[in-house]
Amino acid sequence: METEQAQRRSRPDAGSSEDHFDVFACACPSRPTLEHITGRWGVLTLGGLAQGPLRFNELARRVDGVSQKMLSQTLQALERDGFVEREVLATLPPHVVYRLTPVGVAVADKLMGLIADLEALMPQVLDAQARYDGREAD
Amino acid sequence: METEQAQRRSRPDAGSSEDHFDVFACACPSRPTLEHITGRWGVLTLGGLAQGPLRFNELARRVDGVSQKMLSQTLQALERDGFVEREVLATLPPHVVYRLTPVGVAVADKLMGLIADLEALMPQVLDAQARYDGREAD
DNA sequence: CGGGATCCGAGACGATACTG
DNA sequence: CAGTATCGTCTCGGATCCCG
Repeated sequence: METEQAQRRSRPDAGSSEDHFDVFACACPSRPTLEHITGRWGVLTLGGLAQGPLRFNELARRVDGVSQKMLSQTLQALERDGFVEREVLATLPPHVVYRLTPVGVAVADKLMGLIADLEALMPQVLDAQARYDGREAD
Repeated sequence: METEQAQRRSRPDAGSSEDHFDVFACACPSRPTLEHITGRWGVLTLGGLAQGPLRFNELARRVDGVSQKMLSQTLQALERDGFVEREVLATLPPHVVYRLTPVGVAVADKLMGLIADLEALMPQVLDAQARYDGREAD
């Protein structure tokens, strides 16, 4: 019952076909997927692979601070969603290469744009934080 | 010690000035801010405000599934980072209006682009998930 | 109406150890 | 090298109550 009120969200023409996904509806399948790519490690994992395929430990080194557990867990979710491809090379020792799929490239591209934007805005953010924290000492 | 190895990340011309923020470095101040805006409720909160200022409960209704606690917590973090502005109207009962700052608009814009992209790609994502889950039944 | 405070369970997360 | 398993911690996040 609560899904239909989420579907309408001021979209009068909707209702004929159900292929309108809406992340604002909590029952929409796009919700978990959004959380995979915007999650704590999802963003950085996709961002790390944006510049080219990497092996597991290379990726772990690039995404500073991630544990093997979280990295492998994040990669599995992203692979399941079709953003990342796993290629196992039967060498000794075995190498595993992770690369973005075309769909993953599209998403990672947007994410890198967001990251670039954020990094450029960080001075203003730090300034805002200082003002916010300082207001209590008035 | 571990910050400098994160700073270099294949950027040979960097090093003259330190105003290059890098979310891939776990000690960079941009990390927590990135998590605020890409967090579970951060994305949807910014997205909800992208179409215009909203009151607390209006926003809570739009971001389906969020609790008051998490919404207010998320809004505080976003306000501290300077993405959201709070305006208290001294009416009875009191109304509180949340609106995006110019900086917040820039970020929310990128996020909405990502969301639109994701929603458009969802059919492919669902297909990939089905393939991934079905492979175990081979 | 717009929150803050508190309690509490569930899950995220990290460190370590182990396997192929 | 590339993970998985186990464990302990700790935060997230929801429910509830309460206040202005």
